[in-house]
Amino acid sequence: MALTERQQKILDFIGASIDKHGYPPTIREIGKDVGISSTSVVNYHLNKLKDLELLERDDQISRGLKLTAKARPMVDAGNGATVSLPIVGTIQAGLPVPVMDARTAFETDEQDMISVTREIVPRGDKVYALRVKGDSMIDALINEGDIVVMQSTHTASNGDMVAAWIKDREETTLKRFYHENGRVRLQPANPTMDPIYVALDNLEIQGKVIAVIRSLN
Amino acid sequence: MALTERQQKILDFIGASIDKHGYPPTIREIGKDVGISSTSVVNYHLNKLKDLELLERDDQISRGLKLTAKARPMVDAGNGATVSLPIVGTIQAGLPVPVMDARTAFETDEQDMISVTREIVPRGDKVYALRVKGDSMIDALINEGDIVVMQSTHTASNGDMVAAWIKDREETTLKRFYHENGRVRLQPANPTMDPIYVALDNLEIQGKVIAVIRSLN
DNA sequence: GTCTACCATGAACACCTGTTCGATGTCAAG
DNA sequence: CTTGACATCGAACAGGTGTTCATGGTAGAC
Repeated sequence: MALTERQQKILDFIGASIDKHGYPPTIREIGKDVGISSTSVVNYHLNKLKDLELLERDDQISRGLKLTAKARPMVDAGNGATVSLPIVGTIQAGLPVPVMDARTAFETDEQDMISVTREIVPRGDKVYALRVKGDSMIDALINEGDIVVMQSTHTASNGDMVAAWIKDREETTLKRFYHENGRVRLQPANPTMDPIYVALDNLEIQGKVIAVIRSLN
Repeated sequence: MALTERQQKILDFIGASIDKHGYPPTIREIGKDVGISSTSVVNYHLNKLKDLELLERDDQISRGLKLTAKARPMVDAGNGATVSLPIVGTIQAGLPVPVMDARTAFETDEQDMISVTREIVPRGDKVYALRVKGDSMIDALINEGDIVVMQSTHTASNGDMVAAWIKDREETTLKRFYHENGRVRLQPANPTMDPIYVALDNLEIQGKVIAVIRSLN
C-alpha cells in the first residue's frame, strides 16, 4: 500500500521536526506545514498512518507521536545525526565482496541494517556494510563478526584502505593501497606483516573501507 | 558547580522520558516524578538547569526541552537512539587505562566526545571511550587510532573481553577472560596467537571492552 | 539579629492541544 | 444515478500546559 503525497509529507515533517527540535510536532504544527487548515484532517491522516503501522500515537498526550522502525527508511533523513546502512552480505578471503546495486539496496529488509552516527561514517552515499565471516582477515586487524563499512568505488588513492580482488590468487583482501613504480603495493594494517606487490591489471578494487565496527557483548 | 539531587533527578527523568517515549516530559510530568507538587518549582529548576547550559528550553512550547551535549554524559539514559561517550584518555600497553570517575566526566569538554548508536553500544552507564596509542595492541586486533569503548568494572565473566593490568609485568592488555582451574587464561582475539596464564591475584580488571570502532578517512 | 540565596507551595490565567461532530465535495464502482 | 470510501473544512469543548504571582520556610553569611 502506497502513501499519498500528503501522508508522505506528514511523515517527513514529523521526522524533520524530531530531528530539528528534539520532539515531535503538534497536530496544528503539522497542519500548518503540509497546508491543512483543520486539525481534524491532520488527526484523520495521523490515524491512517497509525493503521499502516508507520506511527505510534499516545492518546491525549501533546506531541505524542513516534515513528516506528518501519517508517524510518521512508522518511527524508535530512540532516540526521545517524546514517542507516544496509548490510548487503558477508566478506571473506575466498570470495569477491558483494556489490551494492540499486536492487540489493531495495531488497534489503530492516533486519539487515545498521545505523551509525555521522561522526563515524560522514558520507551516506553508496555506502554499505558487510559482516565479516571467518578469520581470514586478521592481517587487516579484522575478525569474525566485525562489521566493515565500505564505500563503493573502483578507484583508490594512495593510503586508502581498499577491498581488492587479486585475480590470479582468486582472493579478496583488505589492505592499504599504494600505487608506486607502475605496480601496486598492498600494505597490511598489521605493521608486523610485510606488504605484497601486484601488477595493476591483476587487481580489481571493489570498494574503500571507511570504518570497522566491532560490537562485543 | 555541582547539581543538587533534585536537579540531577530532573535531568535523569528528562533523559529517561525521551528515551522511553520519544519526546520530553511536560513540567507537570517532571513534578510528579521527582516529587514536586508545584509547577512553578519545576519551572524554577528548569531555568536553573538552563543557566547551567545543561538544558535548552523553547518558550511557550509544550515539552520544549532539549538536553545539551554537555548534559548528555551526566544523564542516566542517553538521548534516544544514540549514546554520547566521553573520550577520557588513551590506552597503551605500558600504562594502566584511565578510570572514569565523576570528576573526569565533568571536566570532559565537548570536543572529546564520540556518539554511537545504541545498536553498537546498548548501555550508557559507566561507559566511556579510549583512543588507542601505538601498535602494542595488535594482538587484540586493535591498532593506533582506534576507539575502544569500555564499561567500567572490576569483575568479569568468562568470555568477556577485558582490559586487564598484569601486576608483575606492569602491562595493560586486552584479552578474553576465562577463569579456569584457579588461574586465569587470557586469550588473544587473534586466533593464531597463544593464550597467557596468570594467577588471579596478579590481575586487576580495569574494564570490559564492549566495542571497537575504527574510522578511516 | 538581619539579610540573602535557595527551595517550596498553591492558585490563577491564558493559551495550547487533542478530540469530536456535522457538513461538504470528489471520484471510482456498482 | 446511487453508493460508499476518501478527503477536507470549520467550529466547539475539555483538559493539558507554560507562565506568573504572592507567600513562606530554611540555612548560611555578615
